[in-house]
Amino acid sequence: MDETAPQKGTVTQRAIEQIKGMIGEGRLEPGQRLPTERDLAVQLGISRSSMREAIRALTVLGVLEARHGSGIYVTQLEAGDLLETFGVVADLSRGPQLVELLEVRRVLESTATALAAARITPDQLAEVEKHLTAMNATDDPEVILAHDLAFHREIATAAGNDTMAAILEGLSSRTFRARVWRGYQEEGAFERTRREHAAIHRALVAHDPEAARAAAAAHVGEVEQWLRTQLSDQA
Amino acid sequence: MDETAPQKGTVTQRAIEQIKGMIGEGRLEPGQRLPTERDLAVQLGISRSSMREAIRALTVLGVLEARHGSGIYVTQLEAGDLLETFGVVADLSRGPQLVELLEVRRVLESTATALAAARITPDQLAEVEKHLTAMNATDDPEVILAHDLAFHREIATAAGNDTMAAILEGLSSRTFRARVWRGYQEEGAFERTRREHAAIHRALVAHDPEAARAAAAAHVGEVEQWLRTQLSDQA
DNA sequence: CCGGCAAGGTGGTAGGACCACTATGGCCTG
DNA sequence: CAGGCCATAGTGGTCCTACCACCTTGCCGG
Repeated sequence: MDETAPQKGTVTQRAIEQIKGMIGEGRLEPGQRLPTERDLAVQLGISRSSMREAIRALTVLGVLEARHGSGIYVTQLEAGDLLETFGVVADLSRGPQLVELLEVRRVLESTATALAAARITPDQLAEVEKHLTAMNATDDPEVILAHDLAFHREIATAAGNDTMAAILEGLSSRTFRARVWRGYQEEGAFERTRREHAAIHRALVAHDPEAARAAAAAHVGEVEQWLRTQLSDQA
Repeated sequence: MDETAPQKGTVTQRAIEQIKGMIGEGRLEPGQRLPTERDLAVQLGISRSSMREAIRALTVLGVLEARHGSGIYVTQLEAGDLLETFGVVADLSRGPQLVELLEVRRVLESTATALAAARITPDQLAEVEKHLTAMNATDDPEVILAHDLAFHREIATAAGNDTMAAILEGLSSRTFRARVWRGYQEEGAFERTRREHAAIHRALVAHDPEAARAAAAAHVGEVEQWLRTQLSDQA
């Protein structure tokens, strides 16, 4: 009796689980090259088509990386690799879910900013300042948005928790912010945003975690409240 | 000149983006049925194989759902659908990344517990108590783990932010907790865990958000610190 | 009127053929 | 002898066709 195939779900799903299992058990190390699609298909007793679907699935999840002409490799399995898909959530969420996402972001961003205030190095602080001044030196919404993103990304990095930074990155994905910011900034929120960023910066310079936490929470909270009113007005 | 195909990346990747775009633009509503694989392939000018890979990718991301013999449907795009993949991160993370994940969980869990303390209803509180007593009534680690999960899940639900609850669900996935808890509980941490759960419960009954926040943070922090020492000992 | 059965439609699997890209090694040139 | 070029084999990417498993629908007979 060959019981290698418990017959649960589709063969592709099984293949996904098996490869995931191999990585989980340490039989496949980060960065390691996998057998070819053809060999893998034979090993698991499925067709190449199904195996390709499994590989594609693990690729979009950030677990595997396929290099055309070279082979299939396990990613480094770092936070950035695995949490890239988090952006999809932000991009496809709508209505009340956007508020919930901003609430999560408020919690994490304020924590990250507080941590950054305690740990940030002079070099990192200089980088933050660079984006702050660049942001204040233009009126082009696109440029402002780019530096705004970089500003918060730098702070998240300084917090020292790559996983948290990766999640925040996803919660601030370009399309997500573009959708929300668009309306927000149309109401002349530029000045307020500048003040809030300045407050965050001051707290970082002073290495004052509590002030940083409060400033960041207020910053995200502003947008959150605005979005809340927008949604209730529509209803 | 037909410029529908900007020729960037693989055709499958393009198909993924296009379908995602259709949903983002509202051309595909949650729950709606898509054309058949064969028709979709024709529409986007690619082969059925490539289209299937794209569909499979969006399926594992929780965006689409394929029902054998019936058709392909857009999910409700709720937090639970889209954040299911978050568990993969927890399952494949190792070493320092586990600590970072626990740090994120500590932040979110403490916030969720605080929110729950303010909002929890008598019914929900009764449910929490059910799992608490069930947890204390046995010594079977498996049963304890199951009720432990349910205990925190109920609290996260009571917090009223489904997105946050879904993320916490992923951060507490069975395999993740099994891996960490295994060693943790072996050191006779049962009693301590019970006391911490009792403290969280007391704060919920008292509707005291600050106490709830502190209790939850301490609860997760305990495990976090234990894991930290484990990792430094190995080094 | 209702239950069951048959046919068509749909996703799931398989296998083959060919294309596009990469890497490697030997060969030719300077 | 050293260096760069190029043929070649190997790999993922794409396409096609055929068939299977499952669901849905609607017709047919009781």
